[in-house]
Formats: sequence, C-alpha cells, structure tokens
Amino acid sequence: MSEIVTRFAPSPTGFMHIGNLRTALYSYLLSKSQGGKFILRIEDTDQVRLVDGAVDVILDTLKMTGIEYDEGPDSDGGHGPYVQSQRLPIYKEYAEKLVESGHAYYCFCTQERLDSLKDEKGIGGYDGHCRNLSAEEIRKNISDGIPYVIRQRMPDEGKTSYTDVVYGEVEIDNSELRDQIMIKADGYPTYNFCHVVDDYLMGVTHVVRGNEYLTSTPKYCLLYDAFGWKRPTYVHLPLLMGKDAGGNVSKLSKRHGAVSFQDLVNAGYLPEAIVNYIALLGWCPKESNQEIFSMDELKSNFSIEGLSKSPAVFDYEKLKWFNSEYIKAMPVDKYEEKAVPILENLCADYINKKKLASLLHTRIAYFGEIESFISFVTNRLDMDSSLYTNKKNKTTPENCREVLEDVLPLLESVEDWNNDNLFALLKEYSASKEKKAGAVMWAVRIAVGRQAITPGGATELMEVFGKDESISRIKQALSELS
RNA sequence: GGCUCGUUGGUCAAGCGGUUAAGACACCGGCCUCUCACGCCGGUAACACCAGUUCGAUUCUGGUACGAGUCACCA
Repeated sequence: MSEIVTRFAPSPTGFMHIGNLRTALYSYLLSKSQGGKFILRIEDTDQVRLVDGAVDVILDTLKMTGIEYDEGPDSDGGHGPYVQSQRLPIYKEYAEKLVESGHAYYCFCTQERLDSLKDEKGIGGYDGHCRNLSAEEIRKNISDGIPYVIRQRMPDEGKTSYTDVVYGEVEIDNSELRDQIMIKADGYPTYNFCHVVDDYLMGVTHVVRGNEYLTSTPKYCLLYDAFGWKRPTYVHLPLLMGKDAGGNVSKLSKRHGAVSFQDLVNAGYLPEAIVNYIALLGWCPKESNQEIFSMDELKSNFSIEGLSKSPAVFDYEKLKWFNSEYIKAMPVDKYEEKAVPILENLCADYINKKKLASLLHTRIAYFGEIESFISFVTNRLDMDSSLYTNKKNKTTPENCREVLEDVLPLLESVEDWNNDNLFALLKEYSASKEKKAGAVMWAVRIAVGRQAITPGGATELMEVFGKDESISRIKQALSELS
C-alpha cells in the first residue's frame, strides 16, 4: 500500500478561521493516523488580497496547535517551492499542454462582455464565445496585446462523477460546468487550476477540504483526466456553522463572535483545548465516548469513518467547558505562569496574587474571564446592607455587626496572616459564642468582599487581601452598619 | 432560480432493520461546602414529514418540507 499524502493549502488572508484550522487538523490527522506525510502549501495567487505577514500567522498557528508539516515553505521535501506565486512557470507550462491537447483555450472576452452575460441575480455563465477561435485570430489578438485568459473546455454533454469518502457518489451534469478560467489575465493561475497541478506534482493522495468544493470537484476530476493523471481520493468535510442571536444558522463568521484561532487565544483559550474541541465538531471516535484528547491520542484514534456528513454549529459554551477542563488539569506552576501575570496587571501590590490565582483556578473557563471575577478586589464595591441577610445562616445586618465588632480585635492581633490561622480563629470564636460557623463566615465575607458571591470564602479572601486591607475593609463595614 | 449535499433532544453526537434511542455541553434538582465554583448523585429533553420495501423501520428507497453550499479573472 502506498503512503498517504495530505496537505493543507490555506490562503494567506491574515487570520486563521477556526473552520480552516479544523480542515488542517483533519487533513493532518488523516495522514498521521496512517503514518503518512503532510504538506503545507501557501495559495497566494490572488494578488489583490495579499496581506503582509499573513504567512506568519499560518505558520504560528500550526506551531501552536502542534500540527506539524513534513514539507512546506520552510522545509523543502523535494516538491518545492511550496508557495504558489513562486510556481508560475509551472502552471503556464501545464496550461499550455492543455491548450495543445484541446482541453483548454485562449479567451479574449472583455469584462464588459462577461458582465453582460450575468442574469439579474448576478449569476454568471460563460457562453464559450472564444472556444473556436482560429490559430490565426489568436496569434493576431496576442500580438495586438489584447489581454487574455486561458479557460478549461468542459464537455458539452454527459455527466461527471466521483466518489467522495464522506459523501459517497457525487454526480454532476457536465452542462452545469462552466468553462472556468485556469490562467488569469495577470498571468496568475486560479485555484481551480493550480491546486490540481500542485496536488499532482506534490504527490497528494487525499484531498481534504471543505464541503464548498463538493460540486466543483468534477471540474477538477476532468482536469486530472485531461492530463491523464490518476485522480486523488476526495474527503470533503461538513461546514462549520454559527448560530446568531435570532437562532439562525449560517456559515461561521465574525457575526457569531470570535472565529479566528488568534481571537480565541487572545481571549484566553488554550490551543490544546481549541484543537480538542474542533476535532470533535464533525468527527467522533469509534467505540469510545472519550472527549478529552491530546494530539497524540487524536492521531492514534482518528479514522475517516468517524467523520460526519452534516454541518456542526460551533458552540462557545462547549468550548468553554473544554477549556475549563484543560485549565483545571494544568499543574499549579504552569497555571500560575499564565494567571499571575494577568493579576499583577490588574491588582494592587498588597494583593496576594498566587492565592487569588488559586481561588480562580476552578472558577474560570478561560483566562480572559479573570478580570470579570475580581472587580471586588480591585475596587471597594458599593454595597447594600441587605447583603448581610442570609436565611440559612440566620444572619441580619444587626447580628453581623455584632460579629464584626467582636472579631475585629481578634483579627488585629493575628500575627501569621493566612487562611488556616484565620479559619481556626473564626471557628473558635463561633464555638465560644455558640454561633454557627457559617454565620460568622458570612458576616466577615460580606464585609471584606462587599458582594454576594465571591470566589472563595471569608478567610480565603482575607488572605488574598492581606491584613491591612482586610482590617480596613471590616472597619469600613462597621462604620457603614452603625 | 438551476445544480449538489444535509436533517437523532437547545448544541455536539452514538446508532449502521428488532435498543428502555448511548454519552457530552447547556439547563433543572440534590449532596458536599466559610457564599460561589470544583466534585459527586439524579432529572427534563430527540429520530422533520409522507409514502413505499419488510414480519418489523431512526436505520433501506422515493417524494415533500426545511437548512446549507455552489453557479467569480476568490479560494
């Protein structure tokens, strides 16, 4: 059996759409699950849409996600160059071959004429106007400097079909196929043509790509046939969808929120969690209900039979769950490496960041969420004394005030200010007064935190704030209660 | 509009002729607990519709509806 070769062929648009990343992932996994080869190719033939630094975005993303290519722009495997704009002579040569064999032809039609062919809905369709130009006319037009493109000649009748690995048999009437442009007037090839040439020349055996190519694939099959090349195996993937506020589903785009890999990383999602989640959007392991997968596990578990046919809606809630699982699984030192700097940026010097970070560890779904959790730390919030009322612990503003008065001098005398000592102290106090520990804790927690729900209990909060700030907050609370 | 593909709970998704139709997220209860979170236990909720084929259809076939993709000198 010959080796499987797959590729990822993004356009350098400046950002990595999450759906595109998933395509890369599946392409990579398909190859690596079988010990095959994976190629990265940059499709930059649209000179109008070139963006500076866009290739770096692609390279960085693949690096961060652990999708490693065997051949690519910066690692030649003998099939280079891997950037299409550097392969222009190759496309020219192959296009000419097709002209010679009658599978393609020169077209000199103007944009105006093409536009006039479009219907009221703006749907175009070339009429084959230049199909049968004589050699004489072609020579004259070229020497007159009339711009031209090279078009693929589609069969007039019959059907073209192929077997897709996930969708099965796909058959299209040739009458549906337009004489598509292979080489543009600027001399650059179109995707429709050059990806076929490249895939063949680079030995790609399995073409993995989005479902939007399902119906144009017959044209590519015809190209393979015209060259006399063996067609690759096609693996079309269901699209990634987004749901808007109104509940409408459509192709995942910016209106649905953050959709680029970089956006998600910036929001504080971990690359491993993102990869894990998108791997499961359209693929499911066989004979297992496992959901948490490392890249190595994905490689060994991936199988093409697990691919789904139907589009999947990207669910930020589920992503959050994956991310929180990954955060919780982080070793403390690694977690602190990420969380503490964020807190240092946000909090005053006297705040115990490590402690705060540890309180947040099981509470945040992504790192960008930290800020929203700690407004009570960075400010003394406005509060209402009704917060002191708690039914379960039978607390009221009045009895909380008594507790705080009792407890203040006790706290002031604490030398070693940490959670364990503080907890023991308050526990002892509550026992001596025959109060519920919860009632004492409630009073202190509200006085110090100044909000109903806090990440952490009374004594944990006090450790975070340190002695001076804690005492100061209790004094303020007392003055507000009198 | 033509063509192509799709349709299991709100979302992801197992199932591949006979099942009490898995599991996960979300949601709702309960337990744990210095509030919340974590953790644990439990619950609500689905085969788009109509015909066939069959002893028997969520599973096979056809149609309908709905959704999506595509019809560029973009990929």
